[in-house]
Amino acid sequence: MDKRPTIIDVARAAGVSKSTVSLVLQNSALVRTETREDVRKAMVALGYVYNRSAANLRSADAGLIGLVINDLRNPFFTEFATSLQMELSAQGYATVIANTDEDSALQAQVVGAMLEHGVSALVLSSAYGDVSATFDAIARANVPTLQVLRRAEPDRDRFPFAVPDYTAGSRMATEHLLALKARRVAFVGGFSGREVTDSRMSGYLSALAGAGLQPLHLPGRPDRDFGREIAGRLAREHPDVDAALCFNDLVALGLLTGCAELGRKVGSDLRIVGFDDIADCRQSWPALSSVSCDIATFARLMARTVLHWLKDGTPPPRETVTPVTLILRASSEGVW
Amino acid sequence: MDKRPTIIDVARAAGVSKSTVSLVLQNSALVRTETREDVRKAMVALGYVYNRSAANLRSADAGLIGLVINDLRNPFFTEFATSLQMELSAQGYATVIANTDEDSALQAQVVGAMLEHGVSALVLSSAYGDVSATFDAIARANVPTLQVLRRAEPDRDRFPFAVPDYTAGSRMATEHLLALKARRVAFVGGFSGREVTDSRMSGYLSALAGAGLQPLHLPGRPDRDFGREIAGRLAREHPDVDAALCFNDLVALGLLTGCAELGRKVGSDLRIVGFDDIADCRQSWPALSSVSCDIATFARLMARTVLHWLKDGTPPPRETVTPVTLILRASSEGVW
DNA sequence: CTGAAAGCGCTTACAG
DNA sequence: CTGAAAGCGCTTACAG
Repeated sequence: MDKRPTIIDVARAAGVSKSTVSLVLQNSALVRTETREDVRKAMVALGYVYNRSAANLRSADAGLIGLVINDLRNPFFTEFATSLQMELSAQGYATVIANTDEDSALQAQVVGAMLEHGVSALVLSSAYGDVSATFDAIARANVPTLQVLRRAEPDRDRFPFAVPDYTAGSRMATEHLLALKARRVAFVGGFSGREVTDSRMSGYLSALAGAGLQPLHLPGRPDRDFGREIAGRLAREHPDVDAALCFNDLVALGLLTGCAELGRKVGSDLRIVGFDDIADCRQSWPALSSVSCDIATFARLMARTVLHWLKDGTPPPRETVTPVTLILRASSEGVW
Repeated sequence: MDKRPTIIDVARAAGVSKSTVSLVLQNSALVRTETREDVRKAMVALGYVYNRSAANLRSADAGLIGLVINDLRNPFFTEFATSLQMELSAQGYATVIANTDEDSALQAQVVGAMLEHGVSALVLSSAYGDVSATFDAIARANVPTLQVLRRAEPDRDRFPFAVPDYTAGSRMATEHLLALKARRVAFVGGFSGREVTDSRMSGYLSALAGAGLQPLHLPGRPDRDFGREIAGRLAREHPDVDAALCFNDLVALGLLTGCAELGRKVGSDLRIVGFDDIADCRQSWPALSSVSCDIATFARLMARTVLHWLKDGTPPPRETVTPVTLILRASSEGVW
């Protein structure tokens, strides 16, 4: 295990000064083509590997972006994280990632670690709970931080926020169900009081109010298990419910499984719409209607937004809301 | 945006030298408790953030591990990556992650970027194809690298490899199907010639050979779409097939959907076993039998293995094979 | 226990 | 176009 060669070794091998090597590294136009070639050859010959940490010590941008996600195992967030990372990579930035499993204390810890590693910026989909430690640390380090998908810290002048238009999505979905003559539409999953649940419910509530109908919220964890459980309760306790808008696709897919188990016909007996349009929606049986947030595009936009902030110095708008679309499939339309 | 304070600022505020501050940072026993307290207070007062890059320049271990994954959107790899990252984080290491989308050229690029960032070690689930650029760069940089799940570079003395016991898993699954009187067992998905497909098929082949039966491989992409497509072909072209071992759970779940679509009864007409035991298996209808690699445990083991290598200096065994278990559910047993 | 000095691998003005 | 020198924020012997 010999030590890695440095620019000094390269300079010696190429017969130039280390300043010249540094200029070659930065593709400076100051260096003569011939000299540049010599230096390049020496690098290859020695197996030189650029040391960004050292470079970073003098200049600014480390080329590292921190990505902190509350639930990376959820396919919606997986798609977000993956698309964001790949866009950053295409722009020459590496991504340090951490899953917090909805634990705000763990979140404070991983954010602290990222700051020590000198991330140039952070993209944060926060855990719920007391996040003051997280945001205090970020504020101290003065690192540009974009809140996405969940607004945990209300100071959006300092921590701009971006989110798909959940309200419009749930309104469209509800109106779609009402147009199909649904007379009792339930909202399944999520917990009121939580930001995301509230905004996903608000369009539902306003659409029902517009039609003069009463809402029904069946709160619960945003996962398949809950969706499956609720199928029975829905059949037993709320036989009048003929349509369900779910908090997310996982709940909806679980509900689909639960209905299959009970022999309940989805799309006619019960119309179901999910939220997020994860890849699995196309492959369920029946296929699941869903509100698409086009999360891959959203992720790429976030990557470009944070890099622009970094380079330009001016923060993005305090709040960005991106459009959503309703994707209709058999689970709500009944056409298998 | 004022500059971040450094140990010099802290030293001045605490009335000590910067060496002392450095010792406090390292929890050295040399510093008097009282002095330590003074320094700590000064750090908090100034909002000091430790700069690891600078520290790394002098000492060795940067506390950064690179994780490169061929398909991060696949839940099997998502679970692996997330569990690995969380274990590394618990041990004080940050994770730089990159998805390569099965693109060996992109893989070489992201690995190069990670080496520039000074990762102390790499964990790599490689893309297929020409990976020489990837491994040449790693060899030049002399960074400990653990190959996982897929052996792309044959030199395992230099690049140790770890994988669950796919062969045993497919043998157990096949024997299970044969014990239930299946007479024609197909292997669905994957491509022969690929390492993972070959090892997942080998146990299947040997179990069939042991029973004096002929194998049938229906090759294809390892995703839900393919599984769904194949359901029709299976019914039309291979009506004698009464059991299917799938390359992975995604194929099996797609096949389940396809059978539902065709009205084919899974568990009796056709017994199905998947591979990987991703979380969705419990929630499908019928629930999917699968070979569990206990990937979360595997991931944590890999985290500890690579850190041990880093600290100890001695590489792990050239090949590690971890046990798998067969999880029986309704899709193969027919008990709904 | 604490301080002064050198050095990690780069970049950045500044000369020439 | 190229080189000599200082400095980025730390750690590490070495004195005291």
